[in-house]
This record gives sequence, structure tokens and C-alpha cells, in this order.
Amino acid sequence: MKNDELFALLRRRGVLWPSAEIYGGTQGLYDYGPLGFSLKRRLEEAWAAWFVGLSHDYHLIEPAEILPEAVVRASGHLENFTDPEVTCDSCHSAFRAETILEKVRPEGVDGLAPEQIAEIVSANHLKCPTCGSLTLSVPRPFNLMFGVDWGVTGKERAYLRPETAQGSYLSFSRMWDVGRRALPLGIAVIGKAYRNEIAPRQVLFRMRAFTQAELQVFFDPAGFAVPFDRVREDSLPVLRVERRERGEETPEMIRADDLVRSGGLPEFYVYHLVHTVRFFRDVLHYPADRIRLYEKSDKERAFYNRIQFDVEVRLDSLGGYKELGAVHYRGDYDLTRHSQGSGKDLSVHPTGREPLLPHVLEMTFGVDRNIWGLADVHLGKEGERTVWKLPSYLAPVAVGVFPLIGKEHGAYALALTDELAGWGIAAQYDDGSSIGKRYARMDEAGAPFCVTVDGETLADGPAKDSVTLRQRDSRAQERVPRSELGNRILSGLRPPRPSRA
RNA sequence: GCGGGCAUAGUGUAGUCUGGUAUCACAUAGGCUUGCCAAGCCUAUAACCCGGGUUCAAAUCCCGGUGCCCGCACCA
Repeated sequence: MKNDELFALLRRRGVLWPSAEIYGGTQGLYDYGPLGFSLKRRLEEAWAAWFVGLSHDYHLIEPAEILPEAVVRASGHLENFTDPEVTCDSCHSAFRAETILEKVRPEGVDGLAPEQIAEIVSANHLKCPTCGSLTLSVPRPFNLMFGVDWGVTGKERAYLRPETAQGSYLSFSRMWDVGRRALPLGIAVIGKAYRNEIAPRQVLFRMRAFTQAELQVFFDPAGFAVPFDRVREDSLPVLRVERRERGEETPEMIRADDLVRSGGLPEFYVYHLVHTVRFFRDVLHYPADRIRLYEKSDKERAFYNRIQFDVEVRLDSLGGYKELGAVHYRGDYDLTRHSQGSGKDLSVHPTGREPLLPHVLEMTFGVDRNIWGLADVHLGKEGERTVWKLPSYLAPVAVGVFPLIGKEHGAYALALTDELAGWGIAAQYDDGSSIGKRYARMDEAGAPFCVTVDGETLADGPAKDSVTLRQRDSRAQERVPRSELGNRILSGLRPPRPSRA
């Protein structure tokens, strides 16, 4: 489905819509409706069940969304998110100063004042890349962070967090103290991050407020033991830098142990990469042939990232592979910076070991982007009908409950709806229009089951108190006693956890 | 930010050039009928992105704004 068509469908069904729509909408902000909110909750729960479930020592926390200026200064966001931007006075195109100066000053522009950059531009007669004029302006700072006035005087500054990860780094020493004082230690955060994007685009793909799910694993750089034997035979769809440089776009399947043995990647990294791919493939049910692990080169990744693979999924609505998650090996960059910034020694003393500064492995997941991805991949037309084939534990509605004839079976079906809701099942009663339309509505909302109360349910006989249970994907129906219904539906509603036995 | 395109009920659209009661379908709500996969009939609700201008009269022409789409740039 095309981008527009998919968004129209999601809007019509109340999955999501632009924020402040009655004022014409607000660029880069979206509201989730009933179906979208519920799907998002379940997606977050599935993520947590999987990634936090990887180890007894991985935990969820909820840090604050506002960061004091000292934090973003230490993290590098004040400096790096405030790229000097040069505009062309002729055609008004905008560029990062670093891009303009790339050829004459490969070491970058860090530490240069705007006037110094302007001097270099004029001394080298640098032209506008778009129109070729010699009319590049003096750079002005452009910051992707939202600043907020802080305190009574409003003179102090704070910032909305541009990524959730910072809260995990800030909480690390507290988590060390309240925990087992052992490495590895994983800290997971699910929450909003905010970026004042220049050009928000493609609905949920570049938003100004978005939800991230991130797991930061702190580990001893001298050794991070993982049960690698359990993943060594998995094959991963990787597109490595050398292959990309040959012009290849498609990934090749490489076994996990080969990625370690001849691929030069550490076991702990590949182990988590395998589990990340399993999550996308086995939990979210993205088709295996749509998933690609895209390795970022030295130039493409942030300087502190030692290894970076983006998890990409091919989406028809956006015409190609899109980044839906990533696995970063960040070294000790974050704790070093915050040790310096705070003046507090963040190194730890594991029992029987010398003090050390842990390294960080980061797994990031774009929650909103994956809601779009799940719609792109699983929501589609099958002949006349539109079906959203969500994994059952993600479906916002688990079961639709219908009376075959409203007047005769309505009361029974309503009572049954309440009973199922009491089991914690998202059950939705519908007696509108015809039975066929009710099935169609539920297919579109992604409900894995529909239950219909009919004459046999009420009549004395062998089928008394049984109903028909209809499966979304196969459309097959079977007769099920009311007493078994709760368990039948409930069994598919728990998201999978990784096996770690 | 730049260039191009677009904006009409919940959704998709006709009408815009050539100003004069805004078209159709689906969806939604109610009724009759039917009774296990979007059936049929009747009824109802429902729209010209916002602001200004020209005109007796603006969805239509003019100016300004906002939003969306595509490409470029940006996305440590």
C-alpha cells in the first residue's frame, strides 16, 4: 500500500492522526487513537518481554524527560546537536558547515567560532553546492534539541531529552548500588524523546516527539560472557561495508559463528544481534526476506560507536529499506563523558577485580516506526477484504463478539463479552449491520478471533452454551464450548520471551 | 530550508479552465428484510484547509498563511 493510502486507512480506523488537527495539524506530531494506543502499549510490552527477558540482570527504569544543561553539555549533544549551519543568500539552501568545509578542513569544525568558519569559506572561495554562487552566509547555530526555561528566573536552561539513553547513563551508578554490583548490568527505558527536526516527513518516520525503547548493557570490556552456543547456528541477513562498497544492496546470510570467526565481530555483539533479529522476525513477524542488517561505515556512524548495524525492514509504503532499530557498541564514551562532566568517578569495583569503567552495548528500537512497519507489512488487501494480520499478542482487539440475530442473541453475547473482558481479554461487542460486515470490521482492526452466538448456543441440545470461534487468517470456524473459550483465546495473547535456559 | 505538485462529508471523488442551489460511491446511524463472511430497500447525519480581497454573487479569480506528497538538503 502507498504511504497516503495507508495513512488514510489508519486515520479512518482511529489508529492515529495529526496532532492539533482542527488547527490544521502540527508538523511532526501525531496522536494515537484507541486502536493505536492499545497496539503501542502491546508493542512496548512485547519489546520489554523480549529484551529485558534476555537476562536476569536487565531492568526497566523510567528516568526524567528533562535534562539539565550540564548533562547535555557532557553528553556532547549541546555541541553536536548545535551544528553550525550555513545558508546561501542566493538560493536559501541550508547546509551543515562541516559539509561545506569537508574538502579544505577534513578535521571538522569543532571549536571554531562562526566568524572563523566564515573566513575559511571566503578564503577558499567556497561555492554553494546547489546554485554555485559565492554567497554563503556566516554560520548560525542550529540546535535539534528543544530548550526549556528552567526555574523561577527562567535564566537557567534545560532540554527535552533528544534520546532516552542518557537517563540510563545517569542512573548507572545508582543502579550499580541498588543491584547486585555485578556486570553485565542492563538498563532499559521506554519513553518519549524530542527533536526539533528541520523537516519532519513520512508520518511516523521523522517526528518531533517519538517513543524509543532502548536497552543499554554495561559490561566489563575484559570479558562479556554470553551463551553463544545457543545462537551460533543462526544465520543473519547482513550487508557489510565491503559488500556495500561493491554496490550490493541485498544482504547475504551469514552464520553467527562465521561473523565471529572470520567476520571480526565479538561474540557478545553477535549474540545480541541474533536476538534482535529474532525479535523482528519471530515476535513481530516481519518476513525474513524483508529484514537487513546494514553495517555503518567509519564515516557514517558517530565517532564513539565502534560497531553499528542498523536493523532495516523493507517497507512498500516508503519505497525501500527503513531503519527500525539498531545495535551500537559505544565503548566507554558515555560513562567517560559523564565522569568528566559530573566530577564523579563512575568506574565500578566488581568483587575480586580491579576498578574498571564499563563499556556499553546499546540496542535501540523505534516504537512509532515499528507501528508503521507493522501496518505496512501486515495490513493489506486480500481480494475484497482488508486484513491486518498482526501477531495475536499485539492486536488491539483480541476478539469480536457478535450475536447472529441481535434481538435473539444480543443479551447472551453481551454477557459473554463481559465475561471475556473479566479474563483480561480485549473483547468488543458488535451487533451492527450484517454478520459479514462485522467480520470485515474485525479483520481490519486486526482482531485474531471472532465469536458468534447463534441459535444452537441458546437451544437445549448437545451444542448448548457453545459458540462459533472464527480465526482471522484462515477464516475457519469451529464450535467451542463457552467454558473453554477464555483459555483458547488467552493462550495466544502472551508475547514470547527469549529462551535462556 | 529550496524546487515541483496537491488540498471538496469519516474515506475516495465530480465540479475549478468558463464565478450562480456542490456530484457520486463506500463508510457511519436508524428502520424493514435476511440470518455465519462487506446482500437488498427506505431514511438520516455529513464537506469546499485557514484568513483577507475582487464581485450582486467565490469551491471556482487574486493575495497571504497552514498542512500534505515527491525530489534535494538535513537527520551527532
